[in-house]
Amino acid sequence: MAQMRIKDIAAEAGVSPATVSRYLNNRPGQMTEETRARIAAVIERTGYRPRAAARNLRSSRTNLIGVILADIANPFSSAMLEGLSASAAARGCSLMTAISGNDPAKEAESLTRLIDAGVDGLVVNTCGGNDEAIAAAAGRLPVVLLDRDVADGGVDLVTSNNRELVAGLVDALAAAGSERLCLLTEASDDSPVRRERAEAFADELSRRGLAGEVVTLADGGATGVGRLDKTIRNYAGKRLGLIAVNGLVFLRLTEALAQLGPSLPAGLKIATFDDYPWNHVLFGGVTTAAQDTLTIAERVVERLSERIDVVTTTVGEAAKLAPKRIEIPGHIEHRASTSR
Amino acid sequence: MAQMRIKDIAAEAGVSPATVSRYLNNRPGQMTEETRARIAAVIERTGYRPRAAARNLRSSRTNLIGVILADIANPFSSAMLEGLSASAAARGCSLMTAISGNDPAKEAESLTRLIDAGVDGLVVNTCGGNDEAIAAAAGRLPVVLLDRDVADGGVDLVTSNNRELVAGLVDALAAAGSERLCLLTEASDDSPVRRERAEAFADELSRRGLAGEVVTLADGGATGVGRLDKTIRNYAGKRLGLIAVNGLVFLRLTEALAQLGPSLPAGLKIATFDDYPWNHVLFGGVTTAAQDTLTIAERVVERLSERIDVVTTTVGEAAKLAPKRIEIPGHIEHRASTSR
DNA sequence: TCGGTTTACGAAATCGGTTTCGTTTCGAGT
DNA sequence: ACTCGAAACGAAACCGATTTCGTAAACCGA
Repeated sequence: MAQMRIKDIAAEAGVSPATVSRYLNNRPGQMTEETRARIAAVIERTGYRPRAAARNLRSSRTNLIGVILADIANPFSSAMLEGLSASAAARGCSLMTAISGNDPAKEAESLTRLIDAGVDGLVVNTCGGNDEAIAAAAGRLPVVLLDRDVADGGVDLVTSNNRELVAGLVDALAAAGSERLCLLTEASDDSPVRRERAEAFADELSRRGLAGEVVTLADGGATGVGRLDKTIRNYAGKRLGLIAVNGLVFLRLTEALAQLGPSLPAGLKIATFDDYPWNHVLFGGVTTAAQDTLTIAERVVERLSERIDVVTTTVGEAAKLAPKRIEIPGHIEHRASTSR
Repeated sequence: MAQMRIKDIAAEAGVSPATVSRYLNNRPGQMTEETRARIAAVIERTGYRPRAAARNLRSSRTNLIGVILADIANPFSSAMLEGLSASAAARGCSLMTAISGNDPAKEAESLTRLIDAGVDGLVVNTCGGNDEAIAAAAGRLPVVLLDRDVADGGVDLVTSNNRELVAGLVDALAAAGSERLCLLTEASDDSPVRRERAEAFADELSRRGLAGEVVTLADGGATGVGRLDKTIRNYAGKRLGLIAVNGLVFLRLTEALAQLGPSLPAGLKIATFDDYPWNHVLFGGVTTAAQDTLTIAERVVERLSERIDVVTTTVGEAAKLAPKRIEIPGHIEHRASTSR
């Protein structure tokens, strides 16, 4: 028999399709242990697999989670994808992924495409520029934001405790003897995450009475390096500590420093966000604020599942979950770049 | 109106559901320009979106492509995912992704989960150990292998021209004055790709009459580094050239060399596969065999589409496409690590 | 003007599950 | 023994599109 249908199984087991359906979804209406065994045997023997499309149609549930990522080249995104994949699989869900490449238009397109595909819920690592569309989507189906928030709030968000991580890096640099601190950012990056880290950085400085500033590198490689050189020269004579606001900025910092020599100039200490694999290697190891990607992913899926369950369980507009902000603590990897 | 169905649109436009369906799929049975416009207007006004589940059920086509990746931490995989995502979107398809993490059991599970979900076709970057299952899957639906082949062949494969890339790296090292060449590999990696590169390496050596060998690093970090040190000492006095068989091995090589100092020992030249972003930075730039991931992704989706079209078009077992091996040429990025 | 072929479209079957609702059976309580 | 409620299960409606098949109108050459 080429492709079996549920009614074939039912006939073979001498029961009705309804009963087989109940078996497949182990529903409250329990069945005799005997019929259960009979159905199980037939399914086992025939290798029957229910057609997902038919199931989806009637139950309007797909067990699919849509994921929109801004930048897959970022190891944070890859790690997240791996974590999401595992957490979703553990709940019997599959992932539909889309990648915006930091293009708002693509992000918007992905949003509608995934929704049209019928995903049960959506995980969005937004690149910005679609705040209204995302908020609207969150009104129609479960949505959990990843790492980056939208303007008007009102949508669940899972993120790292950026303020504490900033404090941790400042700690590390201060302990290494840095007298002046700079946070290096990119002009093109105006994300809430960057802003949060920059604010936290400023707060930390004033709290400790340290001198320093936020330095924004221009986008083009060369210009950025120039700006950086100037900054380093500005602080000549002082023990300077540098924090790269993310892994990309850190790479550019590395490129710039490479011109000065392969090891760090005397007295210069550096630290960075994002635990890329090469952080172990460059400069003999770079002190890093690492996010707990696995836990973040787990909590994202968990929260999304909660919303999905609410949607499919409750009838009307009742029992709407209040939006929630979940912060997952990361930790600081102390390495050679901030040793005394 | 909360959720519109096709019959609502039909009623509103004064036509039958069949006609609206024809409009949605712009089918051969053309319609009057006037009815077309009327339907378009109603859809535009109501913001109607057809339910995918219903469509899937009847047409048994989901416009979904399943992707199984072995190791998303590998930038090759991320780049591939981005490319696949773009190519699929261009054809109106979405991606369902699964990540095996190099675990054959997870890979097998992903295989059945994606097939059960009803994907139209499958892209598999296998971690090995499931050759029969994959071949069986390829008998039931379109499958295209990515980068790594299965044992018994018979399945489409898209890969890079590894032999020529190996030759290119050997060229670069030879031109930089290396007298002895080593290809560094990992013990745990027994993939066809590694084997192909190792064979090509041996062939190149004998073709040019160069001395050298394939060095297999043990898995544990420390041991591997020890093995590497020994190799380097073995060749002391000779101008040594090292090729890392992939980006991971290169990182470990970097770690080992970091103990000797931040720049390359005199006379030592290195090159690697996989164009990671830090290849621009480490050692002032590492000569790299870069794969054309975008083209690979494009061709994978293209080939998969061909198979999907054949499946949905032809009736019986007729018109089966013969399995095909597609090689996409990469290129060598010449950088400082192989300068004279 | 007339047979024949296309073109435009509608009625109804269909995809394969789930879900509702109703019926029968079984067991416990009195 | 009889009632009653719960448990086990079946019949049939249903989800919302696509697709087949049929028909009326339009077109067309002779």
